[in-house]
Order: sequence, then structure tokens, then C-alpha cells
Amino acid sequence: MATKWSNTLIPTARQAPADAVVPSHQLMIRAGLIHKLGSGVYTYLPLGLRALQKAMQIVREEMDKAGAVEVLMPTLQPIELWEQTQRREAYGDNLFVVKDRHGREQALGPTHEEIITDLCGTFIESYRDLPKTLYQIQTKFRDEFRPRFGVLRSREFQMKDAYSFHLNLDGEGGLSETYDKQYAAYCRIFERCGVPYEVVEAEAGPIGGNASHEFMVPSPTGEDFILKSDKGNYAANVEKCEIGDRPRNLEGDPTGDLESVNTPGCPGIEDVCAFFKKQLKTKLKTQNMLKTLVCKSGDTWVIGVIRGDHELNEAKLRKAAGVSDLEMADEKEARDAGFAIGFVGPQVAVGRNDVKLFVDPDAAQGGFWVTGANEVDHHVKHFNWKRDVVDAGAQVTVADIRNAVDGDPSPKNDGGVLQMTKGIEIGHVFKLGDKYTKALKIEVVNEANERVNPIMGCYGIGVNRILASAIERDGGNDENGIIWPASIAPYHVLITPIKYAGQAAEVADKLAVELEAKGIDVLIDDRDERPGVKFKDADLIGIPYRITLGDKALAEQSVELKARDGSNGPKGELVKMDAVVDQLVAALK
RNA sequence: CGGGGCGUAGCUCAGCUUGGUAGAGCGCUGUGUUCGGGACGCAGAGGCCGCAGGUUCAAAUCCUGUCGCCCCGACCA
Repeated sequence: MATKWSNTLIPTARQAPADAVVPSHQLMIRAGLIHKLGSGVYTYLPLGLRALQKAMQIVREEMDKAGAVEVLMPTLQPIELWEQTQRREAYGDNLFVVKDRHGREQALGPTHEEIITDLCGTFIESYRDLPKTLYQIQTKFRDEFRPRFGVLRSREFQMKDAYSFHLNLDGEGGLSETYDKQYAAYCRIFERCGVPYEVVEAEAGPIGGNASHEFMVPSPTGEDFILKSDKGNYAANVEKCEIGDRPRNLEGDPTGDLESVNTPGCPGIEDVCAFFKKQLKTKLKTQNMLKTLVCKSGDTWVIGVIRGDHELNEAKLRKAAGVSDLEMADEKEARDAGFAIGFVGPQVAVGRNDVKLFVDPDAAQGGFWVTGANEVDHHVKHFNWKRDVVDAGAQVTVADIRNAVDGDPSPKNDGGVLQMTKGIEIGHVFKLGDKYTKALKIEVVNEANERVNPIMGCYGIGVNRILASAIERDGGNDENGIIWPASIAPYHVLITPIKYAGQAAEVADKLAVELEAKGIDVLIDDRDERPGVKFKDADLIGIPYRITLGDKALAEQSVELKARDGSNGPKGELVKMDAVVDQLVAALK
């Protein structure tokens, strides 16, 4: 049965609430798709739910086609599992934890690696049971620091998560085979949902190599930064993005004598520049400063030096240092070890065996440098690598240790230049390895009757984000409202009788029956509203096709057919009544 | 978590500086005229001014606390 507008709940609004700042959020509320209950918590109203379910159905079909089988796991998860994998700590405050009446803690699942691994341990005992891919579509919970942008970053959201188990990485039944299948399924899913996407390399974790990809929808409201080579052969997110070869020069001559400058209360790069400008009446650019960051790995201090206008990439520094446990040093601990936090300079490495110094190529240059003086409230001018560090006897390693920025050389070293854009992450595929099976002591026997930890892949899709991305995309909205891709539109066709009475009502009902018989979803605007209101609402909710029934057209045994995306003209076209069903069936195929 | 801001009608907001019995537009109800791109008139309904204390003859307005929400930043599968 076709839905009648008067019978469902579509609370359209002329104005969006003040807290909606991005187009998808504003339109999802104005079109009556969602309603906010609390920070980052939304009700899906009938129109929004229909769109969500269409996206879920596409995901389901493609998962099944890729050989995954659906399950449904609990949201309420024993905290012990999270403690066993160290993820309670790793997730930190993002993990929702509730106490039951006995005082036992449970996590509200933000993802299900622990649960699926535990499940695997229970039922998968032999290599003969592998490979296996399971998935679910379920509500996930994350206690976000800052929920925002409506459904794009919420505390409660719908996610499809799939997990695969294997004995080997390569070969038949290996993790890579399933990974590739999932990757391909993701491409089909996003194509079918009508959202434009790009695949970028992401931080790979323990397995290394080509082990993680993110599916991103390019959009200025995205919260992730992605870099692409203008040669079109490389794309990665900012955490992962490598930078091509750059010149380095630790041999440059000093620009002057090392001179200490009193910079009271200026620990930051910006502070120092502002201080130079105001108090010393000298211009100092951030790119003429060296940022010296103190990290720690075991008992070794690992110091990263980058240009003042750049950001340290901890994963890169970890890799350069060849350690796995590197993190930013605790401030107090570092002070106690003799580091004047806020005023550290590379010279601090001179004469210390417990310090390893790593420098980014752009910081490993001659010329004029200002950096910390290793004394509280002091910086130095005319710092020089050769004189103050190398010849002074300290070891320096030059390595790519910073986040890439717009204009950096492509890591392909083919003359390509990296360009930075923002994107919305809608999917992520990841080769996990044995992290969870090891932590939870899950073993299967292989052909040689040895007990081994299976390796895993995990594959996630933010289903709500598909909706928001479809609206955010180019062509997904205009000044009048949403423009849905037909595949996830709440309805395919909106029938708008100017007045729902007499012949117009009869035709509306008849067309609805015929269209639904062909598998087309129909909404009839049967409200006793003025035409202008109906048209405005029609544009706002963005149903792909509108059939308008007015006296003039009906008198000619015709109806007006208008595509929401404007593809059949700004005023649509007149179509004979008995031809419109076939025409729509063809158009929606 | 740091910085900033906001809680007044379903929604958008004014009123607060300078305390004196609550306002507008949209929406809603009734009614009449309208009826192809968010009509107009008339008549109405609707608010413990987030909550709790305090100051005062008197608090939406001043003070304190508290809760909620938003923005910027930091953080992050």
C-alpha cells in the first residue's frame, strides 16, 4: 500500500534549529528524517528510517554476495573481555560503561572484535572450519568527546561490522582473499547507494603493507584529512600519508653566534613568534622555528624535531625509531629528567646517551633557526645543526616524521604533488592479524595438528553516514532541500494531487497501485494544503520523482512528471496517464 | 579536558545593561475569503523565563550553585 502523507509522520520545518550547522544535519531535521533527543542521540522518524533501511538492505545484499553471513551480537558486553585485550584502556572515555544491579560493569559495544573472537573460540576449532566471515548491522555506542554534525558523529549509531577468520594471510582461504572480496563489496555498496567515494590508505598496524583502507566521501564537512597525489596514483589519510624524498642539509653554515633570548612564559611556537613581534619588534615566522618534542620508549627518550609550522606524526616517529611503545612523554617525568618542556632544543641531545634524536628533512636544513634553549623561559637564535649538534658529538637521524601537508611531494617520487582535502569516513577495511585471537587465547588446529591463533580481518560501514553523505555530496541537495539517490530514497515517487478529491484522488490511488505492483515505493500527498506548501515540502524531502495531478493535465489524460534532480527540466514534462508507470519503471531501473 | 557562548511558546529569536505581573515571526485551533511554488482577515490556545538557593517590598532581568545544549580547540576506530 502506498503511504498517505496524512497518515505518516513527516514534520517538515521551515527553519532548522540553531545547533544544526552542516547541510546534511539541517536538511535531515527540516525534512523530518530525524529528531534530536539529546546530544548525539537521534530518533529516526518514518522517512529517515525508510532511507536507513534501504541503505542497510543494500549492505546486506552485498555482504551476502561476498560470502559473509549475518549474526546479531549483544550490545551489552562483559567488561572483562575489554580488559583482556587492553582495549578498555585504549578506548578510554570513549567506551560507555554501565553497572548492573550487582555492581558488575558492562560495556555498551562500540565495536565487536572481542565478542566475535570469543564466539570464534567457542565454535571454530579446526582449520576445516575456516575461513569464515560473519557480519551484523547493529546499534553501536561511543561516548564521543564531542558529538556533532547530527548523525555524522553521534554517540549512538548504526554500523555494519564484519569479521573474518583465517589461518593464513595469503593463498586460498587467506585473509587477503576475503579482504579483497570485502573491498570489492564496499565499492559496490557505495556505488549502489549513490555516494561518491575515494579509497585511501590508512594506518596499517601490525601487519604492515597494504593492510588498511578507508572509504571516504570527499566533503568540506568531513572531519578526516586525506591527501592525494595530483598524478592520481596515491591517496592516504593524514595519519598514514608518507612524504616523498626531500632535500636535507645538516652542513649549512651558521647565520650568526648562538644567542640566548629571554622569552618569559612562552612555551609554544605561536607564543614565541608573538613575543618576538611585540616585545622584540622582530618578525619571526613559525617555519623558522624548530619544534622539539620529547617522547619516551622504555627507558629511552626519543626526541622528534620538526619545523614550527608542522605537526609530529607519532606513528612515523615510532617507525623511524624502530620501537612499538613510543608515546609523548609525561610532562613531569620529562622535567625531572632534565628537559625544560616548552623550551627544549635539539642541542639537548649533546652528551646524553639516553636520548635519540630524529629530525624531519624540512627541519634538517641550514639557515636561520630559533629553538628552545633547554632552559625555562629562554630560546636561542641562530641555532645551527652542524655547529650545535653534529660537531658537538650528538647523533642525528633524518627521517620523515611529520604529517603531510598540502603541496608536499608524493611518496611515489614521480614528481606528483600531494593535495589535501577533507572527507567523511564511511567505511574501513582492516587486516587485524592475531591481535585479538592472541589476547583472548583463541586457537584452532591446523593440518599438522598444531594449535595456532587464527588471523582476522574487520570491515566496518557507518550506515547513518551513508545517508548524511548522500545529502552532503555534490548534487545531494540544493537551496530547496534534499535530492536523494533513488536507491536509498525513502520513496521513489511522490504523487501530489493539487487537491486530493474527485478525479485527481482516483488517479492518484490508481497510479499508486500500478507503481507499487512494479516494486516502486509511493507516497501520496493527500493533505488539504495549498499547492505551494505541497511543492515546497516535496522539494524539501527530495523524493526522486514527483507526479503532479492538476485539472489541466488531467483534462488531457495526462500528468506532470518532474525529476527532483532537474534532469527533465525545471518544470518537468507532461506525460500521458497510461504511459507514466512504464516511464518511471524504466527511469528507476 | 581547555577557551567561548546559549537555556524565555513546538521552532527561530527579542526582552536582561537600567528589577515593577511575558513579547514578535513561523507553527497550532476555530472561522470566512482564497487555492499551481510556503495566502489573507477575524477570533483564540499555548510559557513555573532549565533547575535550586540567595539579594529585594518586588527577579526572566542582579548574585551563587547546579544541570543541559552549542561553537572553537585538543583527542580518536
